[in-house]
This record gives sequence, C-alpha cells and structure tokens, in this order.
Amino acid sequence: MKTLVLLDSNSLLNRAYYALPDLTDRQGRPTGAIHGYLSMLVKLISRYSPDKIVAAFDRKAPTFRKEMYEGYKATRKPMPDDLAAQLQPLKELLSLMNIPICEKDGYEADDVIGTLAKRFSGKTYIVTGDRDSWQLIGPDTTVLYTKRGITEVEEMDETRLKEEYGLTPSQVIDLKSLMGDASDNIPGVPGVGEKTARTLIAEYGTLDNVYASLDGVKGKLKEKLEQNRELAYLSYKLATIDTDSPIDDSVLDGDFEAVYQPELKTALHGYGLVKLAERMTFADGSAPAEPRPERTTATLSDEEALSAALARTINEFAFDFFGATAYFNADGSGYTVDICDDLLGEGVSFDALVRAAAPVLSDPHIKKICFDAKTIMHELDRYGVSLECYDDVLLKAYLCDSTRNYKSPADLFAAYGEGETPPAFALADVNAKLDAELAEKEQTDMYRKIELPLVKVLYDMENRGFSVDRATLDSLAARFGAQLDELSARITEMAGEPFNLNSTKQLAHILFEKLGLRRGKKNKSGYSTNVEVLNALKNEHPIVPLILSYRELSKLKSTYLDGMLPLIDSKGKIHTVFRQAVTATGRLSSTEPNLQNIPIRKDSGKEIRRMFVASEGCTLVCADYSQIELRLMAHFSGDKHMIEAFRHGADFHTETAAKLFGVPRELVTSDMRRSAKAVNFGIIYGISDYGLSEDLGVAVWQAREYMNNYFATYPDVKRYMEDSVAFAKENGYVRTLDGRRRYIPELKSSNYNVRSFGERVAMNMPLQGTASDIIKKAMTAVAAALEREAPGAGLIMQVHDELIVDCPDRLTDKVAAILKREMESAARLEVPLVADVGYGKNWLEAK
DNA sequence: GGCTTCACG
DNA sequence: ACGTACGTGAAGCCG
Repeated sequence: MKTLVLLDSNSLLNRAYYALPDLTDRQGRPTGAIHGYLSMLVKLISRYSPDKIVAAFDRKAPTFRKEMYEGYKATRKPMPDDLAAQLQPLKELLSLMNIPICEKDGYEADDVIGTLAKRFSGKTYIVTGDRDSWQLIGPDTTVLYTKRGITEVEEMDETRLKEEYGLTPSQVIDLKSLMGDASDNIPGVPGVGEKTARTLIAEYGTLDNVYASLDGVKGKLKEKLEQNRELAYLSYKLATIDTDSPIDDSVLDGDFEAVYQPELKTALHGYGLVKLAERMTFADGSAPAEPRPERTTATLSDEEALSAALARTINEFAFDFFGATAYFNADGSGYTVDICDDLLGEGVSFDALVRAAAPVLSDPHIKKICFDAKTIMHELDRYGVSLECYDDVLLKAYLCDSTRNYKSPADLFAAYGEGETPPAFALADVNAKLDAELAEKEQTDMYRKIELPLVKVLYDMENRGFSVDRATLDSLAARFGAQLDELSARITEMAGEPFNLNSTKQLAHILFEKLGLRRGKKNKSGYSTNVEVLNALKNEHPIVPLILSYRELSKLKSTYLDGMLPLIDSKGKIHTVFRQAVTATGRLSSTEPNLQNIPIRKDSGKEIRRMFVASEGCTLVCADYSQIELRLMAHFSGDKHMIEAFRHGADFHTETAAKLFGVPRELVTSDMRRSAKAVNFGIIYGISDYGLSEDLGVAVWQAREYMNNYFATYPDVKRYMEDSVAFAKENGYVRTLDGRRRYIPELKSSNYNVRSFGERVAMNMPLQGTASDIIKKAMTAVAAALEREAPGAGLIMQVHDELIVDCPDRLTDKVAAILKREMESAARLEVPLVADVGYGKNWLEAK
C-alpha cells in the first residue's frame, strides 16, 4: 500500500511563523516560517517515507465567507507581511524538492486535502495544525497534528480521537457547529464554549440529535440553542470540509524521492538555510552530515536489519518513545545501534519500528531505559506490545530532586546533558549520571524498592478504571442544573441587574459597591469574595446565602458532573492518570480527572460520591489509614504521652483535648475536641500561631497559648520539630523514614516569609512523605497479594491514605482482610498502624 | 497564562 | 516587624 502525505501548507506556515523567532537571511528576507515548515517536512519524510507528497495551499477569495453570514465580524487577521513574503519562496523550494503544489481558486487547503484524501487509495497522512481536519480521519487516513513548536507531531487516528476526545471524525463537525471557532470565522452558538459543546455531543452524538432532543436540555442552555438554531446549522456548513472540490488530481501521479537536485541546495544556501540542507541527500552525492562521529554508529537500512540488530545481545538500551526515535545499547562496549531518524528515513515506518522492537521491549532480560515508563506502557498498549524490564529516568530524577518538574526528556537533557540538542544516545548517559546521583543521595533503595515496582501497579489501576453510574450522574446534573437556574434568577432579581455570577470581579462589584456590604480580605485583583468572606456576610443580606449555594452547586456540577462526562469510556469507566513525579513530598497526584478530590465533606458532595460504583457483579472495598501522620509524629518524636494516647485512647483528638484541658476524657466537650483537632492538624502542617488562629477563629495570642499548652502536653513533639528544622538547616534537606529527601533552599533565604515557609516544610515533609512511602509500599504488597489470593480483584484508586479495590462480590471478605493485613504491616512503628476497612456498592457506602 | 476559588488528603 | 498554615488539580474569568 502506498503512502501519501498531504500538507496543509497555510496552517503549517502559520504555526511555523508563530513558533519560531524572526529569522532573516543575509539580504534581510524573512525565512523563519520557511525554515520551520521545511524542518518539519524533512523530519516527516525521514519518519514516514511517503511515496507521494502534495502541498496544498489556500486560494479562497477574501469576500467569499463574509457574505454567507453578514453581521458577523470577520475576525481572521490578515496574514502578516513578513509571512506573506515567505509564501512564494516556499513554493519555489517545494518545486525544487519535486513536491507538487495543489490549490484551487475559491477553495481552502482543507478542501483540496479532503478531496485528494478521498480520491487516493492507500495510507494517507494529513499534516496540519488545524483541528478541523480531524473530520477527515478514517481507517486509512491519519492526521499528523503539529504540537506547539512545529517539528513535533501527534498521530491522530480514529482510536486516539475516540480515546482522547470521545469523538468520531464526523462529530468534529457537530462539535464545531456548536462551539464555533473564532479564528476560522465560524460563529457557533453564542454562549456555548468547548466545555458545553463537548458535553452536548457526548450526550446526543450529533447536532441534529441535539436539536431533536431539546426537551431534555435545561434552562438557559436550551434557550441559547433554540434561539440560534440557524446559526448552528450555518456553522455546520462552514465547518464541513468539501471533499468533492473540482481539483486536478494529477498531482497524485508521480512518486516522491528523497534525493534532491543540487539546485535545491544552492537555493537553500541562498536563504541561509545551510543546516537544513545538511540534513538532505542530494543527487550529486553530498549526503547528510555524519552525526556523532565519536561513537560507532550502525546505520540500518531496512526493517530486516533493524530486527537483526535488535536481536543481538544487548543489555540495555534507551527508548525515547515520544521523540519517536532512538534505540541503542549502553552496554559499555561503546557500540551503538542508532535507528533514529536515519533509519526511519530508509523505509521503516513507526508502526514497523514498534513491531520490530516488540521482542526486545517485551524481553525480561533486556533493560529499557525510559522516560516515564508508565505512559510508554499505555502507548504500547495500542500496538498490543508489553514493556518488561525497564528503568525510568523520570523517577530517578524525581528522587534526586522532588521539587523539579521534568516534563520531557528534553528537560532532563537540559539538566543532565551536555546542553544543546542531545544526541540520541544521551538518555543512556543521563541514566548513568542519575544512577550515580541516586547512590550519592542514598536514593537507590527508594527507587528500586518503592518507586519502580509501583509503576506497574499504577498502570494496572489506571487501566482497570473506576465505573461511573450514568443514571445517577444524569439525574444529579439535572437536579443541580434546575437549582442553579432558580438560584441565579433570584440572585439577579435581588442584585437588580444581570451579571456573571461566576465572575468574582462582577460579584465583588455587586456586593461591595452596589449593595454596600462590608468588605473583607483583599487579594491581588480587588476584594475577595471567597467562602470565608461570604460566610461572614451571611446574615447581612439575603443575597449572600443564595450566592453561597450557587457557588457550591456550580462547583460540583461543572467539575464533577459536566467535567466527568467526556471522560467516561464506552464501558462506563473513567481512567485517571496517576502522576508519580510531581509532588514535593512523595505523594501521588491524580489527573484527567482528578479522582483524589471527589467531594465528601458536605451533603451535596456526598451525592456525587454515590455515582462512583463497583463494576458489574463487584463490590468496592475501601480501606484508610487512621491518623497516619499523627501516628508518625508519635513515632518520630518518641513522645511517651502521645504514644500512650495512641495505644490506649479510642479517639486521638479527644485524648489530646483531655490532656490539653486537664479533664477526664468523658468530660471533653465538642468544642474542646475541635480545638485539639485543629492543633493536631497545625502540628502536621508545621504550626504557626497565626495559621492556627485563622483556622480556629481566635486571637493570635490565644492560638499561641494553645500551642504552648500542646507542647507542654507532648514535650518531645516540640523537640522533634526543632530537630527537624535544625537538620534541614545543616544538611539542606529533610527526609522520610525510608530516606526520601526534599531539599529546602528556602531556609537560606533572607526573606522572613520564605524562610518560615521553609521551616514549616521541614516539619511537614517527613510526616507527609513517610505516609506516602508507607502507602506506596502497601500498594505494591496489596497488588501482589490480590493477584495471589484474590484473582479478579484489583486496586483502582489511591487517595493519599486510602485504597480502593474493585472485587467480585464473593471475594469481599477476603479482600477486606488482605487490605487490612498488608496496609497495617507496611511499616513497624512505636504505635499501632491502623487501617479501617469498609465495603459497598458505591464509594460513599464503602467509606 | 495568571489569578481566584474550591474540591480532596 | 514580618503576615502563612502542608500537599495537590480543575474550572472559570480576564487581559
């Protein structure tokens, strides 16, 4: 099957123009966009080895669209002069590359591309920075979507479009007709943004169906849709790419060859694009510059050679999947198998690369050096390939400095490489450097025993997913929606004018200027309208409690109902992504969606928790550590009274209150307990009198007294906190029980606030971090135990001190016992480590 | 992209 | 005198 690459030239030029700095050649002619465009093209050619390439350009008469919807401002900006000036030179260079140009008066490049893609039978890649073109995706048609920068592309095919956006190609049009596109002059439905549009499409599938089911839509949204039906359908027409434009498809006749006439080299040199020319092969025999002469590089000419090379005994090789490029050994012999762009340029497709590499990737004896192995594993899922035996430089770098945030291998090279763009084998060098640094910082065990084994556990959790009950979600969304409509109507009436309730600025204007209510705290952009302020005004004006209710419900609806919808897969599950290298303390974080902040504290929020359910025939078993951070404080400080309170007391906060106020525990009032609890929390956060006073709503001197009282009750706690800070000041870092470190440069600051922050961090991190270490160890142990003793059951969630297992009903008791056993034995402390277990059909019930 | 607000541990 | 509790992520507004 032949391969065709279609270039959406105007879109690419635009991207290149804005992504690159203003370059000019010696004569002062702008060349930045040309440079970006051609770099991308050269890379693409070597990666996809297309048989045919066509460059499409816009040729739309400027007035064409305006008249179609008069009254709507044409917002598309004219092309900047120094971009327009690059158009003709680019076309000339493309001709010299023997790449045909296709354009048609009155048509956009989109239409040309859509038409050619339809007429070509074979594998088609559409290269563009425009999401519109996703509607053209099909079984044989993939869109290569340029990411920021330009030389990086993302392969968007049917599967990926479904997975990432929950859309079929044709739904791309439906979506756009609702949300519009300012840059493309597509109006859409006013007041409907991407968020709402995606929800509507997720629910109704098509524009037609949205309008056929208007009765199911509530409130203002329904109004907006009704009033703008024509606009929506006009937008639909505008967003639809014409796949039957009258173009001459003889541009598809010839085949492309990546060997160029010397005239091209001369022309490129003329534009000062020498480096670019060096990456090309010319008919007069001048080949691309030989890279990296300091190592032996075996350039492999085809798939067979690749397989052979990979089959050779290699101990280790680095794998940079997203740069889509490099495999090589790092066995110390100095031999390098470099199959990056060189090989991809010689007849090997990326799919073929993965297939050829599969035996190596899955070989349990060959170590693969990865950046973010978990993500790579998910990517390889798409090819049915598993990754065994891996190292992860991201995790190593994280352990070396948890306050850094490495987003890509490039970030790592910047920190550990030699600077500049790294050679392909740099990952192996970085890996070696990291191993040394891990050893030097005593993090090797943290890496091998805790973080690395957790990768597979998290990967399995993410894959398994959490079931969501659509019926519950829908009915909650309807209920909240109706309440919000009602609230917003009443608020508008009381305010005497309509305003955007979601705008703190407008709300502040209404409350403090129009209604003259008491101003509270200030923030950077004016007076705050946060809960604290509003609560203080609750009884001042009847509008305030309504605003509080509005805030509560709108938060819940937008974040946890509307926001969740597009993330539900075809099996009714959502798959969070756990991030293992972001927090400074060692905790995990959860994104897309964040399932670690699902509501629980208020009644309205509890309802939301109900929609997270066990899967078919299964039960959720939930276990959480009881007061783990305070228990760790007891352990670390060795404070006898605190230890005693944990060993014998039923409720630690009550126990603390009894000691603090000098009364028997039976006589502890709820107020006393509340204060004691606040101080206990303060202790975990690295206490300050001011913070405590804020939390308790008492004077600072009063808070100060509570603290002194607390330290008198648990004297070793105070000593421990002082020791912690002293250790940090001396060594520059603090550490957990297992040795995880957090460096605290803030302690050296001359700024009091910054330094105080450092001191609180020094007190807090060992507690929060050790708790993280413990639950991470427990997770690995639980996963293994479940596999052995309760096959069919699996972890699906971690919320810092809580684990959730989804298990077949009959295994419930077994799983409960496993969770309790493994969690409680994950660390040996001076006080008991206790996990409380519950179960149920939904998350609320199980907790 | 920064800021504010608020959901969780 | 200083003016903040520790750790996150997402939504929405605004310039």
